Amino acid sequence: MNNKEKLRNAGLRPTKQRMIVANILLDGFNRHFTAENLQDEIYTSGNSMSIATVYNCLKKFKNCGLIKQVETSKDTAIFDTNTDYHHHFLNEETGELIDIENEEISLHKLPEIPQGYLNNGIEVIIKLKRQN
Amino acid sequence: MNNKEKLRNAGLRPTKQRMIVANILLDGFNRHFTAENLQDEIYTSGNSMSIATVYNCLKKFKNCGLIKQVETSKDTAIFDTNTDYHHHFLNEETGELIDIENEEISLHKLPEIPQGYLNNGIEVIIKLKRQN
DNA sequence: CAAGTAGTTTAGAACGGTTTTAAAGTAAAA
DNA sequence: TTTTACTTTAAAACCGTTCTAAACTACTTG
Repeated sequence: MNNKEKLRNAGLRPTKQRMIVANILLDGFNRHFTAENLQDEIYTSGNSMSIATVYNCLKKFKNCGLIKQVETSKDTAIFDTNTDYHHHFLNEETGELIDIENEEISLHKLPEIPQGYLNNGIEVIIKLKRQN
Repeated sequence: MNNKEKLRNAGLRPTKQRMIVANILLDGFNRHFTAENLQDEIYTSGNSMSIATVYNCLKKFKNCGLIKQVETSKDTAIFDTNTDYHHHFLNEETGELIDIENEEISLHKLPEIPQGYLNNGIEVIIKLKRQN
């Protein structure tokens, strides 16, 4: 399925700007990135886009599941093209994230979900500190 | 141990402002709160404090382990007076956090920590969605 | 206890990431 | 083709947080 179809399937109009973003993000390689990182890549690819559009686009992509946002308390939002269920190592000094595949971790016992709610995703973050 | 001693033990001068904060936060009841929440409580308690001092104080308290900061991608930093090892449910709609005690969850298999790094804490977040 | 000094508080300005605004532009529907 | 709904944009606004620099306070030393 090409990127235009992916956008349409997701219910998004394949505008010029969204296609530029899709061509960068949906290239089959997973990455963690900020809005600013993406805007830089857009420039590098010979295109340009206002930061408002970058944010709009990321919000839409996220809402329809084309990308994810990682739960970290960093001051900049970090997105992830890996939408499979997985977890992260977080280097707190640098902010760098490293994927932990689902098979590498297992939650043996889970708490009871509070009344009236559903489990809407579990995220495990293992914070890393440099040795010594 | 009284709050003055707690501050001294933590290596912090027990200033008037830090005592006001300690008296609110270290009352034996756990809570999740933002800087603004705390400033409101300070006013409610009949005191006042500049927002810069609230932030300075939270940073110091956090660095010496009197409180923790929760890993969430919300736009406002959320702090926790529960410094025991534990996890959280996160209601993504409201931002509300609910503690998950360590005994209620068990990580059975853990990934190998990358070369040169140490495990510096694991945080599990179970995102909640309202049923229906 | 007095004087010195190192650390703390403060108001207000600055900062940085993100969202809003409102007008111009574009994709899809009729 | 005209209309309609959606999208993009630059610029401003926003909002949580940090910085600045001056006033203040806790502690140390004599």
